[in-house]
Amino acid sequence: MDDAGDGDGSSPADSGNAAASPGLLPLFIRSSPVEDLEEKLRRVTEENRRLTGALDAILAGHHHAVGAAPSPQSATTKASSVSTSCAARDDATAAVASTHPAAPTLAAEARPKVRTVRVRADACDNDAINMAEIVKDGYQWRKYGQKVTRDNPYPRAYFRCAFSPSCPVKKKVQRSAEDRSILVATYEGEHNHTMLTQTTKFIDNGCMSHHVGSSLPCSISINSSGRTFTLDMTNQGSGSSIEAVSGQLVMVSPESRRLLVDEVVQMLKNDTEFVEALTNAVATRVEDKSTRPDMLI
DNA sequence: CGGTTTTGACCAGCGC
DNA sequence: GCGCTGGTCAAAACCG
Repeated sequence: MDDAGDGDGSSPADSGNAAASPGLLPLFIRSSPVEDLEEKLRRVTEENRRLTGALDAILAGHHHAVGAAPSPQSATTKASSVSTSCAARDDATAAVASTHPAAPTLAAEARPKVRTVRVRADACDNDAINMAEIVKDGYQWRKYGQKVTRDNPYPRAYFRCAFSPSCPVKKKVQRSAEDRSILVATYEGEHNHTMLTQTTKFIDNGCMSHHVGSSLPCSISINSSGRTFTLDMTNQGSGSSIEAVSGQLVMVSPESRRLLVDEVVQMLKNDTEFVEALTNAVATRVEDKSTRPDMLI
């Protein structure tokens, strides 16, 4: 609660851009001791500068990272294509903060079974189960531990894949120390089973992924030929957020949101497999309704 | 009542 | 060898 204020007045759109924009700092100066604030500002500024450099390096090799996606769930989370390269460290925060200060080339190629995903989430949502739900990836997870780590005041939650006892995949979820509205999820290992779960239907045709899950009813992510779009139209907060990763992070005036929506719609229209899947789904619904007139579409 | 989550305890790895 | 830290275990609590 020491950083009260980040999250109350700021929009969801601008709260998560600290990693991309040096000028956007999640600090709101109030009547605290000036030295503390200056020190905090200095730290965050330095952190932002590092992250900006790291982001440039990552984006320079972005296509390599996309081509070498280590596990099937590459799309649910926002900005996943930005952060999947952070593979060298088991500490999620360290993975973000130390995004290859010495190695601009992607360490993910060396350890492809570990990847990190950053997800923007409601900063007020603190409990670990919701954290796991927010970092929705098509699998079900069972929490087996929680720990407060040294360099992050927020607890880290440990999850195992609950789909199969033999599945070796583990997942760690922790809020970013720099921006509490960012959840950092670290995946280790690869699933040895299919992705379908009870709560999520996941269509993955290799370049596009669409989630129609109960907990994330209007979430769609598209990763097509190196571009990533995320529509997150869950009803958290006051409005929808749309994020695009296309060589750089772009955010997010209402006009640009509209443009992005148009672009995403166009992409969906042009994707024959999506159209086919949608058509089949509608046909199935219509068929069901014809046999069960009481059923809502 | 069975499955899941919580949380303190324990263990292993690493740096000094 | 010792202390610190991250990761895991397992008993208790919780929940549907």
